[in-house]
Amino acid sequence: MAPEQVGRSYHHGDLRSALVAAAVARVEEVGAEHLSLRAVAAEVGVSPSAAYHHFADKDALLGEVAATGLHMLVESVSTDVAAIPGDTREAARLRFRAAGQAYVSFALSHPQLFRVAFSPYCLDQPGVPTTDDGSVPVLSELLNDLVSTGGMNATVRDDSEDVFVATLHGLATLALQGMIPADRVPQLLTKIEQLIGVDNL
Amino acid sequence: MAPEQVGRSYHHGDLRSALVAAAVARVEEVGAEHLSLRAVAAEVGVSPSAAYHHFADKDALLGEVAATGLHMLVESVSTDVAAIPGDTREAARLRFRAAGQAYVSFALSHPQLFRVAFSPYCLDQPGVPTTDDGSVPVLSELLNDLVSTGGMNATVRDDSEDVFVATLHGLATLALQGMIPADRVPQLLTKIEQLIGVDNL
DNA sequence: CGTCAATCTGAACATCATCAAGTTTCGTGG
DNA sequence: CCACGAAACTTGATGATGTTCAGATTGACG
Repeated sequence: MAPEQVGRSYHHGDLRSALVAAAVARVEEVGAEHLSLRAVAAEVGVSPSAAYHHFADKDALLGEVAATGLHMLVESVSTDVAAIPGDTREAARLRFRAAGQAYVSFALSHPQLFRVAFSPYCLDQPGVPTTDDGSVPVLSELLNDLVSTGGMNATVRDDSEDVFVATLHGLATLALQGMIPADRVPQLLTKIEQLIGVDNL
Repeated sequence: MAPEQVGRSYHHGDLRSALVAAAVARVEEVGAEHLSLRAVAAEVGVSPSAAYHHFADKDALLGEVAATGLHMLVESVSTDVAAIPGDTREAARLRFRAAGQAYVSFALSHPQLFRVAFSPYCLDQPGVPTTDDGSVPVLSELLNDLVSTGGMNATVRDDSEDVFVATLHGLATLALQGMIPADRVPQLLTKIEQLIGVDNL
């Protein structure tokens, strides 16, 4: 028998992770606002009170879900960017574009997870990037990438980083909200690249 | 007739609006995720079930709160922009800047309301701008303004509109999330203006 | 092998959203 | 002016939810 199908006698081995995983799945289905602590516990096959040995309350569990969502977003962008090798300016430009597409794609394909990742639940969450260590680290490296290959002037990098992230994030959010047509997103991504200064600064 | 000073006997003049108003106030205090339908009803001085004669369920009430929040945002931006008269290019540039500041200011001073305005509660809500009639109407007029005064090239207006809105919205959201320092916002707003092309296109 | 702390259960409690049935009020037509 | 029907609101109840806590179960470690 596989080790995952243990006798589930009394102790669950790693209940905390199991609860988070189940909660993530549940949030993707019904949204954070309709998550039931009891339903999550039932899905894992455990009593509702068991969760309180690993999380202070339901909000703490949702905080963990939020942090997980953020990490999945970063991972997703990171993977797509890393799939484009090369240190030429053209490669850097392609990475730039891939990052934008990956960011928006993740938002549109995991709407509920994306939302909770930027909800109050993610505030005061340990391990979540805040002001200090710079919003989304992957994008920061991306711009360094562009600078080193000559695709961007280093002096404008500092401001451009935040502006780029903000634009991407706003684009994703508004598309999710139906306030920007999803089919215009690629066109707008191109526009952003031009404005930020890829290839012409 | 003064409908506000009613005897409050049995019928409550305009319960629907009163419930929305109380819900808005409550949401600003505790956030949408911790809103209690019963607490709202109690604040208005009415039984919990009374709400169900005006809203299908709690989510419908929150939808109304979300729509109200959006309208307050638009109103706030609109007011600040209208406070700057004149049809010179400089006036248009100042309006542009005022709009950006008002947008971010509203988000930071009414965080919970701003959040719920861009939450799933606002989807399928009658009277809220979607893809068809263009996200936030005020900003659309702003760009027309810039074009007519020569502050922006008309040919780039269409794309720039969505990009500008997206950047503003992303900036506000990330600042709210603590992922962009609030004190860098003015600097970034200036940067956005430069990128979008005010004064140099 | 026995003890202990960590883990999980079971049964409770308060609160919540929601609804069916009854009560009060308002407007309207006779 | 009044009865009557519809709309607005209340009462009381139901089931689900978050949360707590005393106790049962377990694995680890001396």
